[in-house]
Amino acid sequence: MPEVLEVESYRALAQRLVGERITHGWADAYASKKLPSPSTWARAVKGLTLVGTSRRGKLLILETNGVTLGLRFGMTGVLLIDGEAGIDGLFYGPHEYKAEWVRAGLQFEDGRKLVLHDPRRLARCEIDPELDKLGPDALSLTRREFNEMLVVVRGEGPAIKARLLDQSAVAGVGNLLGDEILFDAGIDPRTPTALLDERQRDRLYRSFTHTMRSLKKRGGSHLGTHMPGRFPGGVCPLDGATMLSSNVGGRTTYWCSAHQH
DNA sequence: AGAAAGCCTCGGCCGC
DNA sequence: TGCGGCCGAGGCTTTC
Repeated sequence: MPEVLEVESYRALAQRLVGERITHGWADAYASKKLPSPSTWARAVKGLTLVGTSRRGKLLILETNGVTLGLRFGMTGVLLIDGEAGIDGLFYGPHEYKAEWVRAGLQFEDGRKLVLHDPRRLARCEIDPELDKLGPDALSLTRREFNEMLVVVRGEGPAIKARLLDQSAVAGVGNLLGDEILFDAGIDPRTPTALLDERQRDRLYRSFTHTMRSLKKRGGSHLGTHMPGRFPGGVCPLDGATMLSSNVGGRTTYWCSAHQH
C-alpha cells in the first residue's frame, strides 16, 4: 500500500510524538532484517527523544537526539499510534488491525505507543538509513529534478514506467502512482525514456505534479482515475477503450489501448 | 491458484 | 576485457 502519499501521512502521524522520550522499543526478526540482530533496535532506541520527522520517498525518518531511525513499509505496512490510524484512508480494502500483525514499535514516556502494523512482514526498521541511493523526493520534485530523472546515458534507456519506479531516479513512486501518472499523461508505459519528445516530457511533468496533488487530496495512491479500469478485462474510465496489462519494469502495469501512446 | 500498492539479489545481455 | 545499465526471474512473506 504505502507509496509516497501514504508514508507522508505516517510522517504526519509520527510528528505528533515529537518532543517525547522513548522508554523502550522492539522489533521482530523480520522487521530487523536489515539490522545486525533482532535486539539491535531495542538497544538503539532506548532513552532517545524524538526531535523531528522527515521522509525521503517511501522511507520515513525519525530524527532523535541520537541515531536517526528509519522505517520502510513494504507492501502492507502501516504506522499507528495506540492502534489508531488517526488519519482517514490509512487502511484500505480488506485490511484490518490485528495485534498479531504488529511487528515493531516504540513506547513513549507519556504512555503513547507508535507501532508498525504489517501483515506480510516486508516492512523494515533501519538505524541511520542510507539516503545516498535515493533520488529526489516525489512530493517536491522540481522541473529541474524531473529533467535529470529522465536523463539516459546510453541507448534508448529503460521503459518510462521502469524509470518512474527507480527509487534512485525519483523516490516515492510506486506501482499505482506510476500507472496513474502515465495514464494522466497519455503515455504508453513501455516507451523508452530517451524517446519521449518535448511535448511528452512537458505533459509527463504536469501529470506527475498533478497526480501527487490530486491523489493526496483524494486520500491515497489507490484513488487514481485509472483505478476503475485496473483489472483484467477492464475498460478505460475516460474513453471506454480496452485497458491493456502486462509486466513492465517488473510490475503488473495497466494502460489504456487508446489514449496512451 | 495466483497475484499483491516493495525491495533486493542474481545472472545474462548489450553497448561503449 | 571491463563496467555500467538494464532486464527478467526469483525470493521474501502472508493474505485474499
